[in-house]
Amino acid sequence: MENDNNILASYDSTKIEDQIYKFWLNKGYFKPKIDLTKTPFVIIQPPPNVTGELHLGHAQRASVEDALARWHRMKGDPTLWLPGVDHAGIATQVVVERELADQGLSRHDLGREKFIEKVWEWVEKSRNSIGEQHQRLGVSCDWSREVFTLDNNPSKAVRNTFVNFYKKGLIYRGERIINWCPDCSTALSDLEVEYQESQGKLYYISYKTENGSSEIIVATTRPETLLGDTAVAVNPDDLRYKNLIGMNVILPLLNKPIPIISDTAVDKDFGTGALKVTPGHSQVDFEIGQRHNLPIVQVIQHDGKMNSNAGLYEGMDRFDAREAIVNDLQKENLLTDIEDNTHSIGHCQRSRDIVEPIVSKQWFVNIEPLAKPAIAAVKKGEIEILPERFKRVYENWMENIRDWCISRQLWWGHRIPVWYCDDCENEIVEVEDPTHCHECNSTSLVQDDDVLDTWFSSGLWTHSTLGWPEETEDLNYFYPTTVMETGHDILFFWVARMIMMGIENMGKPPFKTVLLSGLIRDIEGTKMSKTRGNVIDPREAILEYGCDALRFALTIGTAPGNDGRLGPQKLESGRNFANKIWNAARYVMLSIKDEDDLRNWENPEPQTMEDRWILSRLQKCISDVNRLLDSFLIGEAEQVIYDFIWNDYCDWYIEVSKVRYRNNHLHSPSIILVHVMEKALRLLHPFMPFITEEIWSKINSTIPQENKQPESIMIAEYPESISSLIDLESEKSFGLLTEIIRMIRNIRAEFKITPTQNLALIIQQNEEKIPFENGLDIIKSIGRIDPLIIADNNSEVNLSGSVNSVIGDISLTVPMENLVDIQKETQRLEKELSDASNLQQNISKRLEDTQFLSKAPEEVIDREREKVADLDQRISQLVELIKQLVNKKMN
RNA sequence: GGGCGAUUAGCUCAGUUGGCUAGAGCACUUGUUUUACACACAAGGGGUCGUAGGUUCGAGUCCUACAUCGCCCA
Repeated sequence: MENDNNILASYDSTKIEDQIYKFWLNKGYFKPKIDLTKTPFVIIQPPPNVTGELHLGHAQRASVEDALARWHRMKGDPTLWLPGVDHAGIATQVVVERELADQGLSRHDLGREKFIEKVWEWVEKSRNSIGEQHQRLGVSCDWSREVFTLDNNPSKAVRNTFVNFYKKGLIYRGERIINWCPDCSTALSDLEVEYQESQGKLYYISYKTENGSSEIIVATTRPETLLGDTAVAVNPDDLRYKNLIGMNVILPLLNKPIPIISDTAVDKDFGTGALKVTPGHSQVDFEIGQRHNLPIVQVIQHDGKMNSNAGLYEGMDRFDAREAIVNDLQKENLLTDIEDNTHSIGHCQRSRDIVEPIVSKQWFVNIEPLAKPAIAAVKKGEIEILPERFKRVYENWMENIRDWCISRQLWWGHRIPVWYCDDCENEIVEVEDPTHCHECNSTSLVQDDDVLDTWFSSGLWTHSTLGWPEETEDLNYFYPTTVMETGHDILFFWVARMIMMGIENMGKPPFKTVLLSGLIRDIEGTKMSKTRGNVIDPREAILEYGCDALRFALTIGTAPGNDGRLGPQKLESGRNFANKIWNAARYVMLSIKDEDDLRNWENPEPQTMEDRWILSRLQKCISDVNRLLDSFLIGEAEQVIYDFIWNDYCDWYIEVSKVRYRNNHLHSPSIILVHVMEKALRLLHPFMPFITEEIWSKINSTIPQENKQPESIMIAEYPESISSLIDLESEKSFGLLTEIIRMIRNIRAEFKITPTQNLALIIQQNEEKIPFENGLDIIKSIGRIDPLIIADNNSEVNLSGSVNSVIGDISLTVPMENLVDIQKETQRLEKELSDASNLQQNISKRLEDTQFLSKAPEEVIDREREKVADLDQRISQLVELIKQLVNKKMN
């Protein structure tokens, strides 16, 4: 941003992030340009709840989505990342109701209209908050296209879909058994019920036969529902009860006769094998009831209390009623046993209240016709789900899918567009509010009270955000979208429904790839939750470590779909990396000399082995990163960049460049330093957008701009690997060089030689030429070697008290002035020799194996041959060294 | 009960169609103010890749069984 030459010694993220974000926003870089000749890259953001506060899940998803968006944008694809906000039906309603409660009011005191007004007031205040929090993460969303689920257009999309579905018979109203949350006092879909194992009791209750001759004992976990029993069922194969089928038993407490029926759904091995059937309050029983035309008796009402069908128990809470009924059964000697029993109980996802199955009139989506093409789209590979194992999870669920209850007894949300005529009971379903009944012309119409499940509107999100049902330019260009990135916990809730509704409305699946991310857990691996107090607030993490560090920590080394852990160490390591780059850049900028010719920095000619080496490594890094990103392996791509910058560039190239500056080398390393740094910054930009922008602009202000660089790194081109720069020979030579230096350092550490003390080094080699020209200077300087002697392989070198080593076909001797025991040194080398020959023999054996030779691929065989050749050279050098040492000893 | 997954260095995890003499970060040990960086540098220790079989020229990678843990669905 600023072209000051004051480069601080360490990176301070807080100083720059805000202003860089504003700069990007003002420049309009986040807005795609529609170009019909190009295929766009499109991500629709999973809309966070309007009630939401930024948490690590948001931050992680945003990091991944932003990385993909920035990468594609830099590759030149018209890139749309479209943000949104969800009205979050019940969550928002609860927030506002709580505020009202503080004033001693309920929503019913206000009435529907006034209450909705209140909610809107609250929403207007909060609507931008979650988006603004996302901006702190540096996300490159097109905010001009941000959509709220209750905005005009998405609302229109909801109405159109409802009406279309209704007319096609894909939506119907019916009396079914549904999940009811007494606390929220609304119906829920199957998905909104969470099952939890809990310790309960199994009650054994005697039902006497009508003729008094016999009894049948049923086992139940819910004795209070007995009042609604309309049959007792046994398995038809159960010999114990065979002759009782068809008889009546007397329902305890109520003393009314109910039949004994047989149904294969009854598990012979559970309890006594006899099941009390309560079609009004159990999903399984309801289905049995349907098959046998049993009456439905509801005994628990919407507030969780017993109703008038419960006789004496009317008005009691369902759990109090259980106690009372157990007592009364005991009194009548009808309770034969009570056992401990663990079973799973459904809880409301939101309120945690125990869900009550209740028969109720609700709106449903007839899901099977929608599911079929949605299954096919994934099976045929039109939609790819990553990680792949979720494909099976998806198919499994979709193939056993049940109708979706979409009506909610709430006020906040998309109201169901159905009107009932007061006079003729006609049902009118229309996009526009009707003014009169089409059957009887009455104007006395009442709209359905209920609103739709929030996920109904979310299911349309991939196209309603782009303008559907209008045929907009955006819709034509950006649909189908490219990637849907979201948590695997909402695969069914959201992803599956988007696929079904997208195909139905648009005729095409809504996206090509579903990328599912895991959960961010704390460092112990437990789920983060406010009540546990183990939450890391991303906003605090940004302040402390920097946004780039947070993004990096959240994504590096993670595989798609796997849960990740985040703790302070990981954040520190992200911050340290940022600081490392900062300082590398600082080194580069402070090293550039006036006389350096940087004119061709974008395409520099490598002058030395290490130049060719770093350029070659850079190409490898670039091609790996692009390949990994193509497969959505973001965490690994980051690892590759991290390793390149830290290990290759900083630890080696920069260190070697210091030698060249110090020696006033004929060729200044500046141009290569600049070139590689600039490419590395662009590679890293999608993951660490702020620091890369900051350094990039600083560097650009100090180097020649012949081809006029773009104003921002985020619109610069993403690097493409140049294969002609891959140079395996220099990689091998440089590898030798680093090994030699490591060996010298190793000796220093082992013998505790102060770094300032020079060591002598004698190099011997079979071939005449050392495979690098100025490598010797580098060894001398970095290894602090003086003198460095190149000796003929056959020449006699004084090995007394020296340390010896063989690297490739070079043998190295460091005279140690009798610090080293010849005997021990000989033994050490013999150990190395035996290791080498063992390995050599293993590989040779493999190379003699005709099976291996005929079946293994050519390149594997070549690699093995090369290994043997290298080992042979090493072995012969080791043998030679040992021979000389042994001679020495004998002398 | 059905399904999916995990088990690799002290900890957290990579390891893409089988070719590895198994990697990284953090932690650990030792040394270093060598002027880009101590948020650093250098050197080092540490793994029979959960167990047992099998397929294969070759298995951390594929198959089977078992053990432990986790998630989803009913």
